[in-house]
Amino acid sequence: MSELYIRVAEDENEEPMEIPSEDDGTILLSSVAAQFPGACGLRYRNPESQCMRGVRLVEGVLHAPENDWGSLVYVVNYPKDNKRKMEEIDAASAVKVKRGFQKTSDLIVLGLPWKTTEQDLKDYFTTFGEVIMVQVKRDVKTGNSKGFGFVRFTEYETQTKVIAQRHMIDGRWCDCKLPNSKVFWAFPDEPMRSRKIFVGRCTEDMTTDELRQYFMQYGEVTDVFIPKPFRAFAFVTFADDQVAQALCGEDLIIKGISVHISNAEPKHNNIHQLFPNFPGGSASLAAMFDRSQYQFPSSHV
DNA sequence: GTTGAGCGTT
Repeated sequence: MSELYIRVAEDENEEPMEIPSEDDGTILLSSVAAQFPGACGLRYRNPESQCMRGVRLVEGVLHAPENDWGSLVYVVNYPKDNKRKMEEIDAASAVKVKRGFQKTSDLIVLGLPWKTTEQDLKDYFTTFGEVIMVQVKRDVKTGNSKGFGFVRFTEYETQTKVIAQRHMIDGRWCDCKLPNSKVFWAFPDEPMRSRKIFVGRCTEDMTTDELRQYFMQYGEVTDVFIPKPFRAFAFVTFADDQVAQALCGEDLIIKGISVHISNAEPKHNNIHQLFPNFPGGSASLAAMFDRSQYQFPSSHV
């Protein structure tokens, strides 16, 4: 089948971007979210009624109205919670943005093939934006890659985009995340509630992509983890803790199966394991945690 | 079969 693209924009008057469809003519919500992080659906203006209409969304798959996408421009939907949250954050972050708060940080790149070099990393990540630094971590004695590395971009926008998607590097899927050493500091004045949910009663045929596509309808998904070998559960992390908390206790139907959602319990909560190199030593870190309202950042939990 | 990999010699 010939490749079909539909035109999608953040606003009716904005420059649209072309998003690829699947072989069956549907569009994956994840394809939309790859360009518009946080997207939870699409809408369009019905030419007859001039009203906005929602595009049918079933488990992360968007279906063409009347089985034909036509030449309309589709507009991205974002979760209501995100919008409200964005407005709240806007006021607070306007100051930070002016101060250059949205500075980039090193991102850890996990799952690299052993053969991948720093030049390979640079070549790959430059396709997203200007790269300031790449590293492949190696065993000091043997020089063998440890299978992970770091990258840093000039633009914060590039960083956001890179974190939001998976990366095929030299034939392996890799993830880019804020490194553990940075997560704690990334949200200095937000109390840390859990952004991560436990998904019980999963079946073996549920893939990380399918879970991501399914949960995207509730809010921006930043991580999906399925333990291997199969253990009938998974973890899904949202960008927004309110989205995660709202789902806890629910039974949801995924691929016809009822799964149960609950809070993710802490993996380890040994702060010395998490921050072994805390400036001033781990005793001062422990004291700080005792006094603090913070819980562990969800990517540690 | 309901609680998870891996995190940086500076």
